[in-house]
Amino acid sequence: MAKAPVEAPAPLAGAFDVGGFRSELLRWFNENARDLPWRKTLEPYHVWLSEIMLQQTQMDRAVSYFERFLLRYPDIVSLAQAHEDEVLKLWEGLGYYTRAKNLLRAARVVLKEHGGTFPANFEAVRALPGVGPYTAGAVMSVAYGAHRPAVDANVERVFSRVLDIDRPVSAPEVKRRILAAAWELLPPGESRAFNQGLMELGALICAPRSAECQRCPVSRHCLARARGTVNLRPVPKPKPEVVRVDMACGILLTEGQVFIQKRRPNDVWPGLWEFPGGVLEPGESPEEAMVREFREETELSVRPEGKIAVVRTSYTRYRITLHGFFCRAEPGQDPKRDHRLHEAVEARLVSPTDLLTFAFPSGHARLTSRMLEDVRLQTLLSAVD
DNA sequence: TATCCGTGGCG
DNA sequence: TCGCCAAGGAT
Repeated sequence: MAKAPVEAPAPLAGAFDVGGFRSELLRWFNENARDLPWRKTLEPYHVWLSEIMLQQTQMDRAVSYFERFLLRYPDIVSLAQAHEDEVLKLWEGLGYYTRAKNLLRAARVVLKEHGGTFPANFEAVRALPGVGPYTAGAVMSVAYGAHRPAVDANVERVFSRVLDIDRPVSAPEVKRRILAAAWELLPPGESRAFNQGLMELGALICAPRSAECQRCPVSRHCLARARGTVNLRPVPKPKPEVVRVDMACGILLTEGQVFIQKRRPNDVWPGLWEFPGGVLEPGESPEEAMVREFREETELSVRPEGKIAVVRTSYTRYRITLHGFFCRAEPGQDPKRDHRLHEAVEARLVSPTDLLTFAFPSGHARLTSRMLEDVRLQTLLSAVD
């Protein structure tokens, strides 16, 4: 006997007022949509760029990057012709740099395979590097009005409350249920406003810590609101333990120039530039670690010439204290010719002011500005090795 | 499927 | 100072 087909659980209860939810959300969004730069047009390139920049990034931070980016690359063809270093420089400080690399790759795909016109069907958009299910749905619905849901963390939070889901939204089954609810609620012909409305609601009203239910246009549909569990939703996912790390790096000065190296493509901070350095070993001083790391990464022997600054930075679960030093090559070496790279794909000697044209991870960028302000810099630069 | 990728703001 | 993030995708 054949197995009985597994019935997909109806995401919404039978009594759920789908029509009311749709019209109340659409009305609210129509009256409360923020005036954002990427909402000025429905140009697919603008919508796509904004969605990539907004991945894991707060809206306020993305706005200035978006405007600068469009000034430099007004259309996809100009972006496709760009150099990766320049794209990364425009992305500097925004984080998740693979996004920028994939953006450039995708622009080149659009140029070669779609004649420079952004594709207008879901599968082609989804196939672009850096475009996942959320971004494909968002671009298709916002740029073209396609009947596709766009479920991001905002929408997951909204539904975790509307449906009063008592498990972390990271669970695949919960994600499936929320996606199904998003499909069921999606109003034919109005996906553009509806998807943006859900996200806007999550950003402005149904916020992570401070849900303002008294201002919420759909609170009468919200199960968590009825049960008094709003502040318990979404159920948080257990977080990995924070790891504290001390690092040290050396800014090597030679003949008025500074040594930098470019990080490998598949590592942390892919394609960004940095000063050689690394993690302190147990019992090691920052100076000792800097000298050791410099030798391991470049085969150059250096000696410290004074501390520049200590900057704090972090990524994912790491909290980093970065010690920055001036340093100088030991006699008998020419940094330009004698380096052998082990942790980088390229090295350069550049003048201190030219450092500002290279993209650095945040910690190294702040160290750079501290160095440029340092009164000892000119003396050290002009000194003979 | 769990983990990895950044960052600056906020209470 | 510190914990907790905030509009995902790739592997």
